[in-house]
Amino acid sequence: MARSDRLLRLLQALRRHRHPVTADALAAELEVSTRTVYRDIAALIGNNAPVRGEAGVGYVLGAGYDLPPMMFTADEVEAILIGLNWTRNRADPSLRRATEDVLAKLGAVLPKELRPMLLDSPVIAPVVGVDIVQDSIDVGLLRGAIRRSLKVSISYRDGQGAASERTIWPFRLAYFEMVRVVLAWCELRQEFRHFRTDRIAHAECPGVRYPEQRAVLQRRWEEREMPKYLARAKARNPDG
Amino acid sequence: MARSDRLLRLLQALRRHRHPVTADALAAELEVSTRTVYRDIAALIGNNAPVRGEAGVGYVLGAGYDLPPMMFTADEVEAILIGLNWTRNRADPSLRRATEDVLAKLGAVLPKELRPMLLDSPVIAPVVGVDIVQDSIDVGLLRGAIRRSLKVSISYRDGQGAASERTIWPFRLAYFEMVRVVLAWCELRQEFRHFRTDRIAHAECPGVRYPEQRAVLQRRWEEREMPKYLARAKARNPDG
DNA sequence: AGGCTCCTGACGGATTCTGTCAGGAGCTGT
DNA sequence: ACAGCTCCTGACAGAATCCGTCAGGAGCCT
Repeated sequence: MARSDRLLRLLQALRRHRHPVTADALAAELEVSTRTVYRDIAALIGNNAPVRGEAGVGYVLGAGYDLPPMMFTADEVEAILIGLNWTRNRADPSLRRATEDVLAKLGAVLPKELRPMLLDSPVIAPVVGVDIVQDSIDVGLLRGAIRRSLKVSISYRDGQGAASERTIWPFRLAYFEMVRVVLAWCELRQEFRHFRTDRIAHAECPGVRYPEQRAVLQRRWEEREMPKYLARAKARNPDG
Repeated sequence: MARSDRLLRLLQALRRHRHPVTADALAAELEVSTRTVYRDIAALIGNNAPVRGEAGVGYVLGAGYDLPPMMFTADEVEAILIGLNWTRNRADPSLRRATEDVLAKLGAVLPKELRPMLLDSPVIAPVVGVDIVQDSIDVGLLRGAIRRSLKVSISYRDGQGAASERTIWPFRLAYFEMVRVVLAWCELRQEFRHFRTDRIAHAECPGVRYPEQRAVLQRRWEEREMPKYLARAKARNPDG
């Protein structure tokens, strides 16, 4: 019995038992020592399996490891398809793969009668005539930093061509038709700033968390900065 | 990279590609030799995965593997969020509700650690400065007709202001930054035509199915009409 | 026919795995 | 407080597995 098979069987065993199972019982079922069971459980947890072990009790598998079957209406599938299609054309490599993985997972989870929609999609979001600006950095790094509330050091070249080095606290990434923009608190200016990702020549994430909650920065930005953007947009385009 | 992890990644890679994938491509993606890919494929098959390999072609994953896909990754949730956000701002009422329902269903399924992303989303698709053209008809009716391959009668007013009544066979709805466009076969002209939804003054769907498969119309359109659009876009915008 | 591709076998070095032993710490019921 | 159960970790050494390389066979497509 290869280890990879055993891990699957272990997962099945945990799924089967709603009530806590002891490592001993699992060891007996899988015909290995308890030590190996602990190692295997550790491997599952390393794979983000939500298995909780409590001393004196045993193991229970929580929800949220695999994707349960999902029921969507046709409208909902269309909404997802349009969005993923649009996103895919503006995505960094890992986000692009993510769009494809979502489709694949949906295909595996949707009821059969909805599955054909994924193949000959009734809706699309085409890019004809749009010059989507390409990035030179890996935007995936920025997304990761935002998710984890990490500082990022960037080399930026603004609209006038002036270069600068800054450390920013990124809290949101805005996807526009042609460009992506990082919203961040700028340590250099001590102000909110935004940075077009295509003008970032270099980005580095040393893994330092910034001392503020992402949601707080987002809310503060919406209160203080957003109105300015809206006003400026209104001035450019009065009937918008 | 442990083997058990790799097997899951291999499975997901097979799910992602609906066209045949070669062992070489899989080896590149998983960063192992092709020999190992063959071994891993054999392992999957040993686990009853319906993966078919044909010489000269590649591998395809058949339907009906009982191992459910893994939960969405953070990247995948971001891809969905960006897309839904963009779609919501351009959606007819029922599609708009659909975007919200998808979010709710997603929230019900996501594990705790990913759920905050739905609230303080790290990504957005804003509409500042974009004048999204509103429709006077219910685009939901068009979407429904496309899904069911039904004829639609429309009153159209073209770019020059000339009005006309037509019956069309709609097969696809294209979402652009500002407008939506129905792609259809036009009974009046006996040609492929496209219609901006905001220029459709009235639309009616008597419930008559058109005598052609949607996928066939789509494919034919892609072969015959799509190149024209691309060429026209290229002429307008040479560096696109 | 030629080019891809799947597929299998063998081999050896590197890596991983596994059981045993020992011990720490938390939970539960008495 | 205590005993009993359980999760959990570390070390170690022999066993097993894994993996890349090489070689070759067979099927599919143009």
